[in-house]
Amino acid sequence: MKTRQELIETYPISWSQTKIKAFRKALLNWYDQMGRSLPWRENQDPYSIWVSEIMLQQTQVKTVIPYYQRFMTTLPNVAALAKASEEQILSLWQGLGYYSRVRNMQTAAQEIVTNFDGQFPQTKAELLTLKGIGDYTAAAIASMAFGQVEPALDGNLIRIVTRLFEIDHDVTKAKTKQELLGILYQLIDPDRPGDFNQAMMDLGATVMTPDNLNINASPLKEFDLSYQHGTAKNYPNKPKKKKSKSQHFLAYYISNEKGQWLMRQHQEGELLQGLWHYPMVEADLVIEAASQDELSQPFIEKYHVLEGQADRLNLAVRGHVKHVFSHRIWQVDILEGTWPKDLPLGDNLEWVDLDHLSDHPHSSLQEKMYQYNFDLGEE
DNA sequence: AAATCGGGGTA
DNA sequence: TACCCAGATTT
Repeated sequence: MKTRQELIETYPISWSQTKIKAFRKALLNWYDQMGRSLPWRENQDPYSIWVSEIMLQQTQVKTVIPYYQRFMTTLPNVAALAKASEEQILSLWQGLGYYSRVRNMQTAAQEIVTNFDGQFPQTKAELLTLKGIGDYTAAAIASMAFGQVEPALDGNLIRIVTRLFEIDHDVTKAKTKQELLGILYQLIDPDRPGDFNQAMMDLGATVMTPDNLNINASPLKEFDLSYQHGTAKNYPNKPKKKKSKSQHFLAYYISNEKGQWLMRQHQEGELLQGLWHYPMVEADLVIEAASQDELSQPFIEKYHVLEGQADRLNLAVRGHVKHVFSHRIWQVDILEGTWPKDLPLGDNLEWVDLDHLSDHPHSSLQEKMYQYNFDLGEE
């Protein structure tokens, strides 16, 4: 990673100091009038900013706000987060996705307590040592909470800068990000670095959007080559994503006479680690390993809970749910069955009822599978 | 450098 | 559908 000075020398821009100052003024004047009012902007507390930045990774502002409010009320400071239970932090994150974010955040909270005496580190370099804080988030916290002159290069800034200078390099490449960072070190306002970053993000989110809807309202029009040439839609240059693979799963909705249902906690190495779902298994294993009337055989092998008892579950297909991840698609058949009273449970399996649902955080996929049952039940 | 990791909102 | 969203970590 090159230093700030090396980046500036490697990627100099042709603008005069006068033009650069005019750019900063146009941007910050717009921000002072049109900037969004958001919960985490009520103060400059680094913890508040940190929590919001982690939640906002690959997640839209509108989605984050209610999660942020609840998280800050429940775990209002670093010490509280460091001490919280796994169930609690996952429950606070339930439905938000990318669950390693909150696990990493708790690890970082513990690092702050032990390595930094409970005080938030103030430089980008120190922030980068914390788990879950990468180049963007380190710069965001350093600038917004501590006034450090560090550009926070997120998707908004990538889009704006590539348009301003008509940079057509592939923005998924590390070298292109270095180039954009070098340019931004020259543009960023040293007197208001945090506001500069947030102004750029607000502008990207509301005016200079991917679909380019309100480009005429941009305060940066006169600085924007893509606007002057009508080429904004070409930026940023990003290769197309590969199609995600579809996988077929079976989920087992199994109840007992107490009105409880069976759930299994996903283990390390599995998707949705730590979260609770109906026990699930890939249907391929079923096809390979069992005949048509022994659908539960792979379930037996995988979880060792039903050995020799497959025919006692009275399994029947109840419904189907589709769930889309960023990198794969799950088609899930739900099989319903009942549990023999004398059969013990295997590892990672528990009986759960409504009173204990909050102790068993689950994904949106599981939420859909619940909903499917409720919908059917009302018919 | 490329793959992994959620989920929701749009066109 | 396909793309985007205040990305970071692992392979």
